[in-house]
Amino acid sequence: MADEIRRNMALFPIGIVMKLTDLTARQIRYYEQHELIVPARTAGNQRLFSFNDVERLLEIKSLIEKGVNIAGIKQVMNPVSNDSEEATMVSAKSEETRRELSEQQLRRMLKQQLLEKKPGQTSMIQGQLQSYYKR
DNA sequence: TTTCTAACA
DNA sequence: TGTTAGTA
Repeated sequence: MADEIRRNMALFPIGIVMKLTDLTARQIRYYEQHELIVPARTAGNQRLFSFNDVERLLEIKSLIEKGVNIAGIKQVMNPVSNDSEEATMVSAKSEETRRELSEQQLRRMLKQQLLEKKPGQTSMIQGQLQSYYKR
């Protein structure tokens, strides 16, 4: 379990994360505002991201590309119970399970929004919904 | 030079 | 989201 410690060890500043994730600093900070990620801070209030944070951002990125909005991602992603080791071990153990679940939940969520006919969110993902259910 | 927050186009 | 301003 020394692995989880490393994965959650805050190492890189936003500049490196930008290159690693192909996201803009603006986006990364924006996602933080919406609590999709909770990077650590240096004494100088500088953000420090861990490998886990980067993976999380990549997940967020893929969801965004699928047309899911922030609210939707919040539903699919696990609540941010980050930091420390207890939460770390728990989340690390079910990491793979969580990903499979995310796919299922994603479809489920997309289907729900499609049926709900909520103008706001639905319109943003209809294109993607079609690729999921058009068959 | 890099990053941060806040705010406006 | 992009981008800019003024800092730390």
